[in-house]
Amino acid sequence: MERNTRQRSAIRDAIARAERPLLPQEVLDAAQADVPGLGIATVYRNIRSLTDEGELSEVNLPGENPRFELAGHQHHHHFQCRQCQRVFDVHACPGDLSRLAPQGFTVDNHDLTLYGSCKDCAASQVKSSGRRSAGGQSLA
Amino acid sequence: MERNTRQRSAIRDAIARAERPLLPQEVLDAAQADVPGLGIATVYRNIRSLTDEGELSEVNLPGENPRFELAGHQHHHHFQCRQCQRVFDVHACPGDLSRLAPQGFTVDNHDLTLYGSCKDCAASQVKSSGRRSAGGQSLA
DNA sequence: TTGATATTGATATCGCGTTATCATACACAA
DNA sequence: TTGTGTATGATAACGCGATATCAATATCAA
Repeated sequence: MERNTRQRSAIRDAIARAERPLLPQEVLDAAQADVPGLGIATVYRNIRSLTDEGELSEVNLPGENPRFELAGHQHHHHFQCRQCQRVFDVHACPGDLSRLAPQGFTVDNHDLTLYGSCKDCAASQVKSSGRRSAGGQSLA
Repeated sequence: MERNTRQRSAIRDAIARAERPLLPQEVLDAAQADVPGLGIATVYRNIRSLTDEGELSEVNLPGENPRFELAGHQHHHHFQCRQCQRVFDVHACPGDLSRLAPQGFTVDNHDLTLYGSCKDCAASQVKSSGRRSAGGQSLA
C-alpha cells in the first residue's frame, strides 16, 4: 500500500474520529459517510496495512472479535457497555498487579476490561428504570 | 443428556483434575487418558450440556477461544503464561475499580488477565537466560 | 494528459471452531 | 438378561470472520 486513496483516508479518519476501538464492520459503517461505495474488503485490507505500519493497534476483549484504534496511546484499558456493546478507552490503570499472581509466577503485563453502562446508556436508563446506583455495585 | 457414560465422567474428571480452564482440545487430550477412543464431538457435546446444567463455566480471555472450568468458583481472575499459553486461576482481585471509569459511566464488573511466566516456565527459564526479574516489570 | 500500475469492489474462497448427521455401541430399567 | 432408546465416534457440514481473486477504476509520476 502506497497510494493515498479516498478510501484509505476515509478509513483512517473514521477510526480517528471515533476515539474508541471499532470493529471492521463499524469502520465500514463510519467510513461510508465519506465514501458511500466503500467495500468491506477494502476496510480489511487497509486496517491490516495500517496496523502493520504501526498506525493502528488491535484491541482484543474477552469473547469479542478484534477492534482497532489509533496507535500511540500509552498503556490503557477498556470499558464495554452492556447495553450498546460499544468499547471505550479507559486511561486510568490500577497499577502494579504482580502481587495478585500465585507464588512462583512472574507478571509482566495485564489486561483489564470494565463492564457497565456508558454515559449515553446510563443517561437514558435513569428515566425508565429509576435509580441504579443504589443496588448492584458488589463486584465492581 | 442423562446417562452416566464413561466418556462424560472422563470429561468432567479431566476438567476437575486440571484445576485450570481448558480448551476443548485440551479436555480431549486429558480425557483420552481415561477413554482412549474418545472423540472431539463427544467433548463438545458434554462441555455444552455440563455448561447448560451449571457444572462448568466458560472462561474467555482476550483473543482466545473459550475455555471451560468447574463452576462454583467465586469472582476471580486469570493468568496466561506467554510461554506455554496455559491459563491459571488467580483468586486475588484488585477490588473496586469503578473509580477508573470515565465520568458518567457506571461499572458493575470487570475482567482481569495477568500475563507472564507460570511457575513451570519461569523455573526452566532461569537456567537458560539467567535473571529475568532485573529487567522488565514496567507495566506489571 | 497520459500511461503504468497500485487499489478498489464484488464475491468466491478459505480457516477453523463448532455442530449436525447417522449407523453403531452402550446404559439402564424392567 | 433383554430391549429400548440415548450417547458415542467419524466425519460432513455449518457459520462467520477474514482473505484471495480479478476485472474495472483511480492514483500519480512523467
